[in-house]
Amino acid sequence: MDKERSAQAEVRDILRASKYKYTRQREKIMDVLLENIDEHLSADDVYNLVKDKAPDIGLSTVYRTLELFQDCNILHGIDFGDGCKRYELNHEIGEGHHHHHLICLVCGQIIEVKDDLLENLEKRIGAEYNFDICDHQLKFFGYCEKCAGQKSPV
Amino acid sequence: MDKERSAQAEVRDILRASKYKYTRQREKIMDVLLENIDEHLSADDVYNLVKDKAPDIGLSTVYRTLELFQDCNILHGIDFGDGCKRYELNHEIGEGHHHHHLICLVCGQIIEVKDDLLENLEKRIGAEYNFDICDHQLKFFGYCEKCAGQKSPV
DNA sequence: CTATGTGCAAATCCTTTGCAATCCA
DNA sequence: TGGATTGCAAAGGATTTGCACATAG
Repeated sequence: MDKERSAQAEVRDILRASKYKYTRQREKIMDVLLENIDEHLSADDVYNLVKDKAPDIGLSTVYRTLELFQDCNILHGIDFGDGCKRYELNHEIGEGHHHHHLICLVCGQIIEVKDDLLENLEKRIGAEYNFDICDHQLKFFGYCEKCAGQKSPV
Repeated sequence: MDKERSAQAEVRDILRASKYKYTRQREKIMDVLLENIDEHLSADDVYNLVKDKAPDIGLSTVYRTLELFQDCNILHGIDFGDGCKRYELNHEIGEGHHHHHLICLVCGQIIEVKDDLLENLEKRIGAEYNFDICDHQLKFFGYCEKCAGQKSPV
């Protein structure tokens, strides 16, 4: 895939720019992230997926790499309240798009909302609080179509 | 304090309405939450604060109570990425107000933004996705006034 | 060649759970 | 009274760390 190819090159350059090495493991982990760009993978998810490509990889390498990628602004972590951190590629990488999440309080389903109408709000608030905003995260909580009847957590 | 008094009564009624008991421990925990309404306390923070009022309380009671309060919509948990869940009273309880957070990527400082201009967006998205939205959470990431120079995490 | 990165196992941290004793309604 | 709640200690799960070895540049 061309898109993945260039995303890999981009990541390699980002890492090298910060004097980090572009290792086999980091490449494979990036592969997994790109192949599952619509998912919200946990470190363990990534570990299980990447083991097919690099059976000798260690779980701690996955943790360390995800943290490194986060520091390099390649991805960011989100908490959906299920007890582990999940990751999402930043929109500059791959075919990403800025989006938000609808989280169903009953079934836990997460629906992505393609929308980025917060730019004005972001500017206004940044100016008002003298805060240099570079990203935002918006979560909506409520009840999905299916669960709209039964309003109590499982 | 009158405000705290009535907030306590409100909580007591909410609990009783769901057939939960209004115990001494739950009352003391609520005290702590009301006295620190501007903070984002973790379970451990609450535990340490409440030990002054009820030295015999157990950490698991704190965890269980915070979870119960969350189920009852008295408070909700937020993740600021520091490895533990933090809690915030809902705006219906106490003197709360709907607000968002500015999180500094360098010093980790959290600034509250009093603002609720998302109602229209909420309505629009709810309608578009047929999702019954009852709450939202918005976080802005960036650099605070002090840290604006040094753009790299500590 | 040498600093960086890795795998493994052990350690750590936060949170949950089992159970007997206790307490509220 | 009787079911809900609690405290304690132990278990659980996610993440981090120490260290000897491997590897990218």
